[in-house]
Amino acid sequence: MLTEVRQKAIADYVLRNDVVTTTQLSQEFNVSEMTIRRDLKKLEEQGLIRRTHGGALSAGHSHDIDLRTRATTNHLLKKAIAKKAAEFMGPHETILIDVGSTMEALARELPTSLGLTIVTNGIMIVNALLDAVGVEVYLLGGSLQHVPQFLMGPSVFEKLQNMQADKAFIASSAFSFEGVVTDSNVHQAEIKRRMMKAAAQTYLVLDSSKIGHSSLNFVARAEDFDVIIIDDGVDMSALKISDGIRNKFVVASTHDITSIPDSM
Amino acid sequence: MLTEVRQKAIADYVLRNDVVTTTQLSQEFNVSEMTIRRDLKKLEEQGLIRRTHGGALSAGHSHDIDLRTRATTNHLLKKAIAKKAAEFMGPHETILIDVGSTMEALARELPTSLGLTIVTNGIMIVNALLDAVGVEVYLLGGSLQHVPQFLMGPSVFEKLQNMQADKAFIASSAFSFEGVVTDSNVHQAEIKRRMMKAAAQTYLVLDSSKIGHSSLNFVARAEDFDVIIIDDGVDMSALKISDGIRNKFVVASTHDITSIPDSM
DNA sequence: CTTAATTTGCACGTTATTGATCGAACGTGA
DNA sequence: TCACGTTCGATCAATAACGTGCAAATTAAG
Repeated sequence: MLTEVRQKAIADYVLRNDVVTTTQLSQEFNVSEMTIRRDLKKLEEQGLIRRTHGGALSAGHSHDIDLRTRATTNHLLKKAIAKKAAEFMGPHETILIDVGSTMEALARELPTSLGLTIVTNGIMIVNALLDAVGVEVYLLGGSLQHVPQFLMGPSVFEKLQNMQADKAFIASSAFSFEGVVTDSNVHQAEIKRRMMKAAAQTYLVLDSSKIGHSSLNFVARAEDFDVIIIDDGVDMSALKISDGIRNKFVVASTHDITSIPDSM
Repeated sequence: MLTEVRQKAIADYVLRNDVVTTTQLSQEFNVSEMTIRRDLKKLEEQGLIRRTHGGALSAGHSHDIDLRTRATTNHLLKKAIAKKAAEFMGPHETILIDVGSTMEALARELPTSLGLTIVTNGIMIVNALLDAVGVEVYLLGGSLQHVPQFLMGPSVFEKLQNMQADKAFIASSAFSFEGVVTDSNVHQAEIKRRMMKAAAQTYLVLDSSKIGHSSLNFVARAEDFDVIIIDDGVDMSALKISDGIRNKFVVASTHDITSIPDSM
């Protein structure tokens, strides 16, 4: 069998079987494992397969994308932003926290020694704080919405109306170049607005990937927030906003981040 | 099995089971616990899972269930009881569900085609129902209590007062030989009582290990319930109760359940 | 048929993965 | 709070897989 033909056949074989070992290929094509390795090396250079210790995987296999996409959704980026946001919290403050993955990261970064009281309508926020001793958590009850997961209903509004919090941390899933914050969910957009009303100070928290997008439901304008916390991937020159609003931006640095797990 | 494939398989396994122990994974994949730890470390760096002392949790559903209770208490027993309890639910009913591991099992066994509305103050219950399409969930909001995890406060009482549910499923952590239900938590004991008041029919759900124990806070007497659901490990002759109350007992069979070998 | 070029297989040093050990860290219950 | 049992992680040794160099085998060209 010609070399080139065999390599093509190996590529097909890997594609069909998704996962193969070097030994397996060696037996299948009656050549030494050394030859198989050389073949796999070539095929990998062509991008046809992906090598791994012990064998090879088909290049575009679903397993590759499947689980890994979730991991790469800026998990460390959100953590950096969350850490920066947590710095703004003072002792014994009552904090309103919005719904979203960045807010979940914020919940995990909360200082436990300040005696904070956290108020939220997000299930994920509460889950993140289940083990957080030293943090008082109040969950606004209501009907469970599944995507995204949060609680809504008149009792959420009532509670927020009768509440005076120190700070509200609002997540933004869409932030236009003109500085307009919108959200894809009409109910949570309304809850965000009420949270802002109920707090003395309002913080907008977002990562730079949200800039330049818009959703259906208006939440607020950039000038309605006291502080805007964002990562250092933001291109400030692209924003068509006044200098007064620019001064509200606080940039979280992502350079010194290591993948070392939590120290608590 | 290739290293990378195994790690992906572990990620999938964790995702499906929500909670796994290192020992469990070690046996499942026939590798040492040390290797499992190394795999889990990698997977955590990728953000695919969350590690805990003793094992790992799926990253998405971060319900921090105590690993030990899940691993040591007979989970399948609770499941059998839960399945029996679920049989009592009818179409479009509004159901109050109490807090506890058996109640969590009940939440996971709920029929999704009946159009049920579930009302609870338990975090674990909501977590169990996060993916339950077809089940309407209302969470009674309030302050988060950490052990056990539930929400309490005046708004819980208010909501229950203005509510008329079809059925209430109450968990019992202590059931004396005389048929007195008590609870270790004073707040949740009060919430149990109010749940019973708010429902047309009341169901007590417990496993036989709870019999013969008492806690500080009175909840109710056996005669206050319409139905008492228990597993077949109960020794009915040990109970000093009237025949009228005995007739309320419904025994869930665990006969066809293969029990998990306890590797302690 | 001869020779050069390429490919293959093998030996051997290098690297990766695994399992065992043991002190440290963690969580639990008294 | 303390002591106890369990789990964790750094380290080492063993095994398996890898890659380079070289010689043998095969193919292509003259």
